[in-house]
Amino acid sequence: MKVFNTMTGKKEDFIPLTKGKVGIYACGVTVYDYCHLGHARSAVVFDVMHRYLRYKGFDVKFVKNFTDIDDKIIKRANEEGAAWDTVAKKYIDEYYRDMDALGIARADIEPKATEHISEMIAVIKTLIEKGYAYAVQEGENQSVYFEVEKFPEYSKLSKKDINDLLAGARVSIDERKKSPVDFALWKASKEGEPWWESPWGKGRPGWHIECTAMAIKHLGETFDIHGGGADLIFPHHENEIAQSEAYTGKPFANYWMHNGFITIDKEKMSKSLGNFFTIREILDKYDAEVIRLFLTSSHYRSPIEFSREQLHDAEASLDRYYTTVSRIDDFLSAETTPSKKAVNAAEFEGFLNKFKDGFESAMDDDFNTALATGHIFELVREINIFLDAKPSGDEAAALIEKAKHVSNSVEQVLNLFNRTPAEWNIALLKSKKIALSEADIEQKIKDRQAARQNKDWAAADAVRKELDEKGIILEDKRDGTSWKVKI
RNA sequence: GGCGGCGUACCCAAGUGGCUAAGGGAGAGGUCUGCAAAACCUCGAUGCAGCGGUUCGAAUCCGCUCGCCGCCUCCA
Repeated sequence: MKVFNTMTGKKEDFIPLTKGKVGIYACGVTVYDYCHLGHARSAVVFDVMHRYLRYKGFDVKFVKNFTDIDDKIIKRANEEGAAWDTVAKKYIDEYYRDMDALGIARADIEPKATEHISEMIAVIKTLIEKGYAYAVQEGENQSVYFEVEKFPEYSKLSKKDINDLLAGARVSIDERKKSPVDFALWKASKEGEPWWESPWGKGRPGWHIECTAMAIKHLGETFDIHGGGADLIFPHHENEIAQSEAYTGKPFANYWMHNGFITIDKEKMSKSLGNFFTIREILDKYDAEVIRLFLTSSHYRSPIEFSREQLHDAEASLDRYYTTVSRIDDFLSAETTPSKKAVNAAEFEGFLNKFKDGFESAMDDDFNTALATGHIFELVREINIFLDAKPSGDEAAALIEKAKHVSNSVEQVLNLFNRTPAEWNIALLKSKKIALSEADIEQKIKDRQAARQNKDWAAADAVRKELDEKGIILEDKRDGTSWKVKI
């Protein structure tokens, strides 16, 4: 298995620290607002990684945190006139609502920063003792900063030149810090701000220290994979490395993995630019599975341009998949003539036998979900070709069962393609806001069937036209008429 | 300015040294059908931003040029 490591800038063989086990830490969200599509991407990417590693038989321990105390949460609390922890709790709940909809499995451990204050304080104390950090008086309390100069390997992840950082006008000058690049481990609390008791008086943790404390607590001083969005590379992950490695004297994570951005008009989707769509805004118009396929049909490191066309394409792809599943179901439930041999069985079986290898080698190559989904649609085509040849008999049925089985592995890893065609179409009814129930449609089909029996084609066509105008397509098959939502 | 990335058909998107450049969407023609729909078949980049170079061989490696983006400040 190969994974791209941001630290080396190369794809490397993935060798876990302990054979058969993988520890992953993914930076989660700061809970001060609804999640947008960018958060969804990161969540889906690491969800798929973690599912695939499990599928490969690794004993995976997946940790994903919540930053539940920070400046933005405090700011939002003041705006809403609520307590900071009420705000945090609210957006954690909203986070789960969105992520559950998107089929994101819970991580094994989902720690919150505020539940690890004592661990953070312990790390900070040691960093001061080791001479990597210093406390500065601020009113009655003290703040603690990490002294970047004391950690010579600083910027090894983001490959920045410290001098450039120092020279850059964007680094804010803060008189309290020895150097502008030093960053806060502990912030003295100001009037009206939440605080915890510490050796430096009342204060709260800086942003980066939580990940160090929580990753080390739950995964150990060195673990396998640390990930997050590419925008976390600097300064967040760089600072985590500095404080963690200064603290333990050991490498922090062996592989650093970062997902690319979602863009709109080629620009990064972000809160500050205001060009974002929240997950729930999109869920209002598109089914969650559509979003998931949209996100997995590009490689995780590439930028993805968001557009309605893209979502439509993903929707059409899914519909193609479920239409084929529907054909499979029809085939398996139909009467078969046991004597007849399957037509092109050998070729089809050969394809099925190779399928799993193809899928796995795609995923083994740095989680290439785009290629993996490509393989799925090749499978769809092969199934359709096989069914078009009108096979019958036990051998054919066994092959189709095998095809279903073979695609199960993929469904489980991508958490995609795992509904029934009926569930898919009912979901489409909802996302396309079609005001017809299943029963309404079935009734129309019955009416039309009666007309067809009488060869009253005009009446039959009128029913079809009526449904078509509402977005429902009818398909006449041998054993009856089925319906589907127009994409 | 520093560092990093990207540019593959009408759109999206795999492929990073060697069999016919995956897959999806859109399009054209055909088979099937009461008519449709779906599905399948055929067509569709002699070509991978441009120009040079390395190589028996390059979309893939190297150099230059053009265009676009990201990080350098909170950010998934």
